[in-house]
Amino acid sequence: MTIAEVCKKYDITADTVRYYEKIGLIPDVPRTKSGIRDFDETSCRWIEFIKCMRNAGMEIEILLEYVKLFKKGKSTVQERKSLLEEQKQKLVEKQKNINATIERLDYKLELYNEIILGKRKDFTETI
Amino acid sequence: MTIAEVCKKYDITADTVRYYEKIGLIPDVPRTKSGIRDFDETSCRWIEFIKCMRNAGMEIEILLEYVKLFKKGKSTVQERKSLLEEQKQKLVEKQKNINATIERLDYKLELYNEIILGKRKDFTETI
DNA sequence: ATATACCTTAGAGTTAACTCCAAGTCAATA
DNA sequence: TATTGACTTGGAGTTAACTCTAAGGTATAT
Repeated sequence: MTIAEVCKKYDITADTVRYYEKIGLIPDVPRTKSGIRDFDETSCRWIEFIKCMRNAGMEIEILLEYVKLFKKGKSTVQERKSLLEEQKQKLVEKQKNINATIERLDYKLELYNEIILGKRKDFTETI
Repeated sequence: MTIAEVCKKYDITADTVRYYEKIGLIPDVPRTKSGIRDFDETSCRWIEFIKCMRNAGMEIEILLEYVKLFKKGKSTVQERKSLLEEQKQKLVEKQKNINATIERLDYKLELYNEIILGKRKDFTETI
């Protein structure tokens, strides 16, 4: 699979994929004799995984640590579990923030709506 | 209220508060005769609002737009509503990504757990 | 009065995560 | 065989959002 195909499949730019490989986020990407990347299933799985985690806001530094541990093999299972647990906890926090903010926006939007509909003509706006 | 008190109250650094004021995110912060900031309730409400939105990942550029509209008064209510609706939609997308990633991490953590507990001794790890 | 702790500014520096550029290689087609 | 288009690299540039620094003003306790 060429870089262009991977980029299309995972909706990511070639620059980003090359950057990820350069820093070590996508291990062992196969190459043709002439040096062109030829992504196999494992590379694709890495890209998909990285993309998912990055979409949720996980830091590259953390993902690098995970990849490093993964490459070391079974002896690092416990460490990887701890790492992922910690990251999950961070996502749960983020989830709470976002949920709260969405609720707050819903409340504000309802107020704005009432103002627009002409109810609350008296209403003094608050931030 | 001094900047130090505000920082403590909202768990934010003084540098960040000054930066927010400088770029126009916190309008009309009162000052003492000698030029020292003396935050009133309205300033505090702005800080709390900005902090909440930033925590959820809303961009400063967008918040600046909102503040600008707010200062223009009632004529901008419809525009502000649209802006907040759009931002809410972005947060809902983010929420979905995070929820999906948390679920994925839960699944991986369960697998890791089974490996650690000695079940799945045969198991070949996948990314 | 002086030391200390806190406040002020403009502007430079930092960090994460890309994103772009130039210069060159390679494969397929007219 | 020449052109076209996709690929390669190292390294520079960009962007958002702070974060820090230097140089100085202010308020209060001793």
